[in-house]
Amino acid sequence: MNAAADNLRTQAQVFKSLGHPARLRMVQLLADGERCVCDLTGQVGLDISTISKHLAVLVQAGVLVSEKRANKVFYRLRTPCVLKMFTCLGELQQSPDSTSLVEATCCPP
Amino acid sequence: MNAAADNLRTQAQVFKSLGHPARLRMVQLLADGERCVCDLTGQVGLDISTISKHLAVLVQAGVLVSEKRANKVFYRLRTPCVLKMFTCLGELQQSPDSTSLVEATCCPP
DNA sequence: CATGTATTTGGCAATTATGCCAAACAGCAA
DNA sequence: TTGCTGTTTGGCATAATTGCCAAATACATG
Repeated sequence: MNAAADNLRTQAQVFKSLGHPARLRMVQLLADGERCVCDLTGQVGLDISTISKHLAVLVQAGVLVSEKRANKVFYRLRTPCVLKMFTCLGELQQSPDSTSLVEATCCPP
Repeated sequence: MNAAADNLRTQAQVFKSLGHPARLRMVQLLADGERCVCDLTGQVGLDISTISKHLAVLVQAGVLVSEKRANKVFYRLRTPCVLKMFTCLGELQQSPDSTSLVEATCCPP
């Protein structure tokens, strides 16, 4: 019965994880391939500890996965599907107001 | 130069607006067509004033638009593109972990 | 073992979000 | 006008988020 509410919360968690400029930025940077925390820190401009916590949020949401190699931790997209969401987002922002519910041709393959 | 940061913030705002269970629920309800605030209140189970504020967040983010008719205010999706994001979300959550960056066949047309 | 590099964790202050109530506001009808 | 329905706004208490610092941890190397 709570399954529906749980599912809703899980879905919202993904959006929420992307709903912060720094986290969104990091995901976009990771679109090009994995990066270690120190690399991301240089490009995002926040304290390393803050970056680490943001990355943990994205892992928790299922957007990223991490892998430790030597003394570095590398983060990467868990699945490239998330990039499609960015495409959708761009289309949504570009899209004119619509009065009908006809599915527009947004987010093509 | 702040254009990039502004864009990032605007994009994050959309995700953030969807990153709350109640707001996500309302958007999903509105996928079937416009609803007035009182209808949504009954289905979400929060105080009307709270619903109203959540709806304002979604309008601010560009996800919804509102229209007043008689003494009721109807909300609807600004563009159906947002529904594609839900498809993407489902695919993302179903998608297995991937090690390569090859675009998987998620979010088909 | 001691040192250096890389990352995470704990904790704190400041900010923001959430949800309720009460009050204000808008529009319709008697 | 008055009353009624529907919505928004203001305000408040509580909770969550954000970002920094300092300390702890993990790992490789000298």
